[in-house]
Amino acid sequence: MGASKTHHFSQHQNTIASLAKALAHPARVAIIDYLLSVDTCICGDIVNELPLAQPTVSQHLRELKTAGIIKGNIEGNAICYCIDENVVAVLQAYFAHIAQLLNHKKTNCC
Amino acid sequence: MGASKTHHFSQHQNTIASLAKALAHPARVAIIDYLLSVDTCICGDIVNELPLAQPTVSQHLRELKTAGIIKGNIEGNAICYCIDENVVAVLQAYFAHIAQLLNHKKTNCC
DNA sequence: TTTTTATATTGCAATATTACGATATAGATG
DNA sequence: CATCTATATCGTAATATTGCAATATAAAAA
Repeated sequence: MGASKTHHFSQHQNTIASLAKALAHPARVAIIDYLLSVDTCICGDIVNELPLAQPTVSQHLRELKTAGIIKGNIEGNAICYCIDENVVAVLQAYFAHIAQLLNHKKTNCC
Repeated sequence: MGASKTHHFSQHQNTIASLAKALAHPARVAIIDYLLSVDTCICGDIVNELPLAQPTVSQHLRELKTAGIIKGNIEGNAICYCIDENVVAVLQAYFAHIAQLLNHKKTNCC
């Protein structure tokens, strides 16, 4: 086979996995970095900031948008993409939760 | 083509992408969940906790270990895997940093 | 030592991802 | 309207991931 058995896992597990998957490529992390660095949503020149062809960047943007990490609209012949703060909050809470549990852990054999 | 152009991106971007990739499958998120729930490193029965065959679970464990998210040793015919707290700290810091930048953002068009 | 038990590795089929050339789309500009 | 500019989509090749049966490995138990 080869298809992911996503339906065997909880909704939260699938949510985290889906968000992680969206960030599982350095180009998409670079897109997030760039969106943060310009401190604005209007980012019509993302293509020039990345070492990838325009269709590839467009594809990565779509994956980020499908995962819900960025939200955006088309404005004329430019785009307007921004990071969705709520999704960042979900991920931040997830890792904070893990860190907290690990802090309170008793056993530690490794 | 199809090969990832990882060398075109920064080390930090590749690190984040690599860690995200390790969590980009619900089975691996479920493994993390389980490791946290048992509050111990000794987890010889992970296979029974997942709806996947033993070789598949072993493969997911190896991917988590290769990415550095879990560390572990073999102890007899059992295994001893634990979450690496340092890696969790890296991810927690990353998303906290993003959240902070978004909080201080001036423009907000989306 | 043989068997049992538990995990790792190999090999392979099915599917998904990555990248980009070619082309389509759509608003802005002349 | 024709052209320019910027992004999206299509089609396709190369590569990576996913899952498991079969098999290997290795310590514990009989």
